[in-house]
Amino acid sequence: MNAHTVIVLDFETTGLSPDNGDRAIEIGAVKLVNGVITERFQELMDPGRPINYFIEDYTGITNQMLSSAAPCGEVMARFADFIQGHNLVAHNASFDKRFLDSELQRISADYDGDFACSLLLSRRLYQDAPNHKLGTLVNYKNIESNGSFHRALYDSEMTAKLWLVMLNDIEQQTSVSDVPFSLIQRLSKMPKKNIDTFLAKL
DNA sequence: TGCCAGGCCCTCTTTAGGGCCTT
Repeated sequence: MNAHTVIVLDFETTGLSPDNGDRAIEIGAVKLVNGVITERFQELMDPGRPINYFIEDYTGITNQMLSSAAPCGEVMARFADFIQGHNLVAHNASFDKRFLDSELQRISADYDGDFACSLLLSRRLYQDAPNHKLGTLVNYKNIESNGSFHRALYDSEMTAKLWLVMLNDIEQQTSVSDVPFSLIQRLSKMPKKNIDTFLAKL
């Protein structure tokens, strides 16, 4: 596991729950190496059945676009190779992890990274933010954006930028110069009220 | 046909309920 590399990923899906039969329709991801995006991954995938109007409207991904896409299994096999050996980051990671686990299980593939969640971290670092939706946090931290949210690659890039801002803010508050992934995971589970005290001791 | 999540986190809590996030 390369400690200085993470994959920031985002799924677009047919709905909220793979346990209810929902499938992935797009995966987007960026590879962050020492704080720089070095690779991108973006593919639509055909879930094998039509998506509803809400999803077409929400994502801008249409049934016509998916009709020419490769099946989920083909895309996810390529994605499994892309993430091999790296830790993973997503905004509300529990959501993306459920779909990653579900889609990879269907093709008997696996991955070896751990997840960290930018939503859980932001709730601790930015307790005064209006809310902790990805788009709100991007505005709150003055991250440059053209507003094209709800597509997988764009959201993964914005999550990556937010991630780097959060790492930088942690470094500014502490004497830590290269924030370990394990520290992020620990911070993300800590009671919110303890965060400032904890960071002050680092 | 009709149903429709799950984890986190707060509080008027723990024998529970509801808002926040993700599509």
